[in-house]
Amino acid sequence: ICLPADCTVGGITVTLDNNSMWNEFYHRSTEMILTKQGRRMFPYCRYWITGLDSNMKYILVMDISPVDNHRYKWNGRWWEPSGKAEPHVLGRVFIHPESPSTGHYWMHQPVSFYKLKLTNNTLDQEGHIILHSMHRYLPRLHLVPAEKATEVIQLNGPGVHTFTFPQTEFFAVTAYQNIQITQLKIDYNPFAKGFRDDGLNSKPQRD
Amino acid sequence: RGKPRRGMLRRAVFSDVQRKALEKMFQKQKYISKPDRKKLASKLGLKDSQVKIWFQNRRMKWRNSKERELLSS
DNA sequence: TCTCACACCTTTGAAGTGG
DNA sequence: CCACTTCAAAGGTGTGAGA
Repeated sequence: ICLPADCTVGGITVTLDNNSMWNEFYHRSTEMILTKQGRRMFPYCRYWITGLDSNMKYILVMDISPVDNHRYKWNGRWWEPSGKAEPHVLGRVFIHPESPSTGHYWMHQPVSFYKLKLTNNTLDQEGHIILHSMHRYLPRLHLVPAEKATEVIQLNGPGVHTFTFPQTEFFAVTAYQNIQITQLKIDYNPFAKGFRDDGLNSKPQRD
Repeated sequence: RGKPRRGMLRRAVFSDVQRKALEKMFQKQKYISKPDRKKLASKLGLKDSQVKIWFQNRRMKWRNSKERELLSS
């Protein structure tokens, strides 16, 4: 019971590299922490790309878009709608630090967005992606041909391809709601190893 | 974000400006000549032995990441 | 609900040693 | 020069208190 790891648009195929982990979180409703100074996502998005023009240069951009127009609350068992959503803060994106690079470069290795950070600080100066707590979001990947990129990158411009994966959907929170999610994070995130009380953990996996 | 912090530490931490200049030079040439090394060192306020070691370590990092690329193809 | 200081980890990378 | 090691600094975890 896994959602497909592939997404094809206009001859370009993007594969969610760590699909199984995303699915494991997704089945329990993924939560991502927001902090004032910015928090990384875990799991983070790692893609494998094929079908690019090897010689052309691309800019890889990620943003996070609202799934719907609701605010949510955790009732102890599941997430349920609870009122209307705050207006989404537009214009915050994460440009992959290796951009721009050739199609050959992007296709030669998986592309990781582990440095992307989320914040709930609407006055953030660090350029992190601004989200609202207790709202539902979906990460998006945009492939922008570098030659067509202007000073302000147009994500809906010509030649731009956008990819999404339903299993990467998450609820933004300020503190974890579902204990199962907390446990998954502790089990898989190497930075949280200090909280693994089971000395012989059966999931020594990597991000 | 980077400061030229200095103290009595066993391990120096180079500033962002220093690292960027070293990185820029590395992109141009994986091996640095002795006169170039001395020039770059004084420009960045580093001992030229530090620049030498940096290039040495940087080449190692470059090789190890380059070898991973070969596995995929 | 949210924020902040911890304690506890990892990753990073300059410097050390030997070949 | 390379290979490998050494070992603190830098920085990412969830916690649990107190707003």
